[in-house]
Amino acid sequence: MGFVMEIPEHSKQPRVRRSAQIADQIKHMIFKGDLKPGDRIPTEEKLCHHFDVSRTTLRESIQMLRVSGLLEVTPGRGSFIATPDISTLLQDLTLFAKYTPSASEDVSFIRQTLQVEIAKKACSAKQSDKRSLQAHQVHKDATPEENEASERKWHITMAKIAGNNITASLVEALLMIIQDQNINKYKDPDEVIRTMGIQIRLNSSIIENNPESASRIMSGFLAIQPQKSQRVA
Amino acid sequence: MGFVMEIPEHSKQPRVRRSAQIADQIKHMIFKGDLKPGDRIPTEEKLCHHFDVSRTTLRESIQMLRVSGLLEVTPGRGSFIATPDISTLLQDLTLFAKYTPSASEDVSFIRQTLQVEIAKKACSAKQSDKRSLQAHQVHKDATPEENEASERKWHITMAKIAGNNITASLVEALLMIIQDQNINKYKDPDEVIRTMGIQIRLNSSIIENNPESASRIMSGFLAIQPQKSQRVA
DNA sequence: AATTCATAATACATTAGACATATAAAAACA
DNA sequence: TGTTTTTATATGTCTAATGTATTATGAATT
Repeated sequence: MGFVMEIPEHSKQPRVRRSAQIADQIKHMIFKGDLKPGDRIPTEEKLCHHFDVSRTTLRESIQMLRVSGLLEVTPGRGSFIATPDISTLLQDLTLFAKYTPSASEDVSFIRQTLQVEIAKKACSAKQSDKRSLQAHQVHKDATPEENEASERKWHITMAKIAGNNITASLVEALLMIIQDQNINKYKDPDEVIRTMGIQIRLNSSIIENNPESASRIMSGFLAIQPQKSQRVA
Repeated sequence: MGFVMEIPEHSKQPRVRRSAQIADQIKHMIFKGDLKPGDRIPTEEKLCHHFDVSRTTLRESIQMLRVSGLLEVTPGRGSFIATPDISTLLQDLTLFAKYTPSASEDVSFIRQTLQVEIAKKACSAKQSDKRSLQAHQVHKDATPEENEASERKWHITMAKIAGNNITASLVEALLMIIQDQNINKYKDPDEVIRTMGIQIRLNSSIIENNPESASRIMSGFLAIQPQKSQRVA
């Protein structure tokens, strides 16, 4: 019957929305490096004209990039490429895990596995970097919240001096997820004492470049953390 | 319409956009479980009315939820809560890492660390699950792309039978990032042979419930992977 | 009665143009 | 000179319409 028949495409696949196309295009430009952090992208009006869409559609693209943390938009100023921040990229995952009870076990597994290796790797850091670990000690007279924050920063610092930024961000995200559990832990004064000792011993192991000891201490420390640990070490 | 004077607004802090507020509100409902996967949310028009915003604004909210993989929208049908898919939540991170050269080392570290533990953990899986590993063998007469896909599925399957979904998704994302390198690896026929042997030995170790052996083999397998090849010509 | 096909109803996709508000720079004022 | 007002620029939101995809409906055909 038909003679026009423009697109064969019997494909049932949903037609791609223009706004998503444009967002993807810009996203790739950012990640590829064509657009660098701090760069200002053209105004919405110019972009509409460039992509030949209405402002409404273009704005939907902009919002999409914004939630991904790729764009920073200020009324009156314009839109700027943001430094891709890994914790932002992980924030939905964080939210997901926080609300998914079954995730807690998974998160602890990943956390423990990574941090044991990180403790090992941190032994190869520069001495000056290693000493920065000592700035995040827990204290007997700090609040549970403060101690939780100290321990968290301690772990993150360790990951950073181990020389792996992405790992550090991942660990940071993981620790955010289990933050609440750890605050509870510090309501027990004995736990504070115990952690203090662990920190001192582990810092020493790292400074003395003893990866064996460092990983063993970290493993023991994290193993007794929350839930059912089947590790008897 | 409103004579409603909700906020005193002396606040100098960047005024929160309504679209972002709404997106956050819905997002939390999803994660909290008020809205379950498959549920259909009201039509755009009804939501505009409910939140008292224009369709333009509301649609920006919808787009935001959409990129996070939380909503599936089809013209003519409506918007549905999607099953939060972790790989979707990780996709921006994947893109970031793909375009960040320095990330390659980090990714390999995370990957290796996790997978060695996963190999160990997979030994405790059910026998029937363990056998599913054998479905993803590399072959001599497969293309490099096919072999790369097989190996990837093998790793992911191992992570799944180890019983940790989030870990499996994380591994999946990591493998996507280094996919290209691995395809190159399989252009060398010797590598195919070598991987074949590794897979058989590792599968056996898991089936025989020998975590020591399993982790040793995995560790050795991943350690010599590509990254910066010190080619000896 | 069962199938097919045109039509209507529903709902998202996109357009257009307007007004509101935030920011920064230029001009006016003291 | 320093402060205030105005203006230009750019994002935020609104209204109202048209375009297009999906599903349900009901009449015509077999």
